[in-house]
Amino acid sequence: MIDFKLLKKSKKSNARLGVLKTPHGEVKTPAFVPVATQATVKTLRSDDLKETGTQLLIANTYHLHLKPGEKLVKSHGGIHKFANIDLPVMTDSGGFQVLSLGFGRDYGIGKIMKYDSGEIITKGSQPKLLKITEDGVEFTSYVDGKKIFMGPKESIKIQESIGADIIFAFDEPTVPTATEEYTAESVERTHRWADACLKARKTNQALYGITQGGRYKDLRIKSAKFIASRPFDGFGIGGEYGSDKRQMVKMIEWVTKELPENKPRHLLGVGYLEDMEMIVKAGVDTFDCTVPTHYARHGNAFTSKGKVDLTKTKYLSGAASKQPLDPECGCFVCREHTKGYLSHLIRAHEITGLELLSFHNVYYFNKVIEGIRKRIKKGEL
RNA sequence: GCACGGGUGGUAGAGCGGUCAAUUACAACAGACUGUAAAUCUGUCGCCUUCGGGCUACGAAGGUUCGAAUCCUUCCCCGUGCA
Repeated sequence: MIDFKLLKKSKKSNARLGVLKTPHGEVKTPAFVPVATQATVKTLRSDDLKETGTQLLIANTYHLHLKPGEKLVKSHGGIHKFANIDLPVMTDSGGFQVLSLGFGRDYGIGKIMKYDSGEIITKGSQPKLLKITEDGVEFTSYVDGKKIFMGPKESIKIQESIGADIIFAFDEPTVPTATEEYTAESVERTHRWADACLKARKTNQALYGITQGGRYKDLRIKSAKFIASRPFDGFGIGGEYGSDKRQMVKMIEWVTKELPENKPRHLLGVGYLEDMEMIVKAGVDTFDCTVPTHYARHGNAFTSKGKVDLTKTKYLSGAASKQPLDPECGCFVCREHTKGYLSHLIRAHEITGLELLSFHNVYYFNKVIEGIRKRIKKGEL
């Protein structure tokens, strides 16, 4: 079980300061949540995580179900023991894979539309590799092509075996090209799945319900009201946000306004550095994002002077190359290594480079959110 | 000296009469990435271009042919073997 204490509500915005107590420790909110899909934050060791200031992780039900299978995780005593992680952990339900392996994969789109391809997902459409039905989703495994069925009951059962502190209801996040009709039908199904998840759960793990509704205001509010009316321990905000980021913040606010104040809200899969302040001001307590680790493995570092692409030759030599990646950063990478060395490692495809950049980026994201917490405390935000 | 084998774009290395400015890989350059099928993906990669095309190119010089990176001759290099 979890316990959420609201310490302060901003007078300037919807920002909140809180503490989320879990069986594996406390989380000061707002908090950034690094993504540990396969029971690891890619390239980082479990003892690195605390050093980066990480307070909470999110792993993935679908991927752990495929590899190594929840039975194995359970036989090791659950995800904390299996991965030797002494931090609170969430598991995403596998709902995101309905998007990422479904229409997202078919049309190369995510939750924010970059350009209008002209493709529209209409009522009754199905993705190529999976089939969405009333009871759940039939996935085609990318490992061996086998059919894998996952619905609310299956997802909850798997998440109970994995044993995270916080689990999520199984949902269908819609894509920005979905019509209002498609989205409306999908939202209703996600609501039925939410109830099925509540009914299926047997453990005292915290269960978060997920609100959907896409970019349609009526649907967002309807979904938030529905999910808020159910006895969830917290709430996830998921799905797509159209094509405009300023609009995204409004959409999040439509939802947070409907959610009970005394329970935590988690924004699923949103958290570019430049998004953080906005989403916190919209009333979000925790949010996860793959960007710091993902970009790190592609050679990009986030610093107080902006994003640095270490694959560029200009960082390899010259006076600046002898400087730390970010002189204002206190992480061990910035204390002990130069930008030139990091650039060399990245350009030489040395795995150590990916590890060092991942460490720095996660540390940096955690520092930024820590700064945001301080500003809420001081009443500045 | 003789006998083989070979010299192709930044590199390695395909191609062995037309569909070749030349497969592919690497390097280089540019871009993408938001609940991770992601140490990934996309594009550019001889020069010029009004993006139709034009020009110069496969060691060098000649030649055969309607047409040559591809065939022939000579020369220059490199490798291996034998003197």
